[in-house]
Amino acid sequence: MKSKEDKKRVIEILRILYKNYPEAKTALKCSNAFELLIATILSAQCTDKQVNKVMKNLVKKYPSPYEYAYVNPIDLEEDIRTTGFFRNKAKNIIACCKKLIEDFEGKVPDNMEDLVSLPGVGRKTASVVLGNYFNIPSIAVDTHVNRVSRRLGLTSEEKVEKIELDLMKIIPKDEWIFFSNALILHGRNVCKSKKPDCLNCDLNEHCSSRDLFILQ
DNA sequence: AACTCGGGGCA
DNA sequence: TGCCCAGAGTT
Repeated sequence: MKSKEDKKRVIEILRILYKNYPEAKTALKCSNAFELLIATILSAQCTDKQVNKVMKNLVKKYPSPYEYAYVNPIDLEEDIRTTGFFRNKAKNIIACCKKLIEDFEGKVPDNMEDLVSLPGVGRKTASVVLGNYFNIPSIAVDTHVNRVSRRLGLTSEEKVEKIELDLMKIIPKDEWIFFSNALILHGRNVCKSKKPDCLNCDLNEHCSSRDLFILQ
């Protein structure tokens, strides 16, 4: 994946993604890093729609880590119930905020190592915060980015950290955030895990897995 | 590596 | 009504 042909293929893929998913250009809108961190923790296994719905109440009720740290877990569970996994998420958010207060002066850290040390925060969540708020280029590899990148032939790795490295080598740095966001949309709408819609996929000419799904 | 959490979306 | 899913923690 370093010949001129491959580079041209990546550029073409990016061009198509820009055309089809212009909304992926704009970073997530959150008024501060803390708000984005909470929203991203909540986003596990649910849609933006579900997250946005509960965030309206959360930003008013819990403007900082200090409000979460001493809330009755039952109350928080109720506030985030509709995002699913609400008991785990409530427990993690409370523990996360206590650690933010104790170890980070109540501020969201701006590096991967410290971010993933927070309860409920893995590499995917950390990458989103770094990329979308701190403007530190990063590629958030969720299940969609993972699956679609491998189908396209942009990586053959399986571990998230190795996939990140492969993608960072071949995707121009300025496009990392957009690339993650666009592949998530493409993975949900077209390149679905069970029945990918290859016939209607605008990337199929540049995809190494296309025949796999069309010939059956 | 497999298992668990869970309400919402969709056929 | 049943199946699947925009992660992370635990064993």
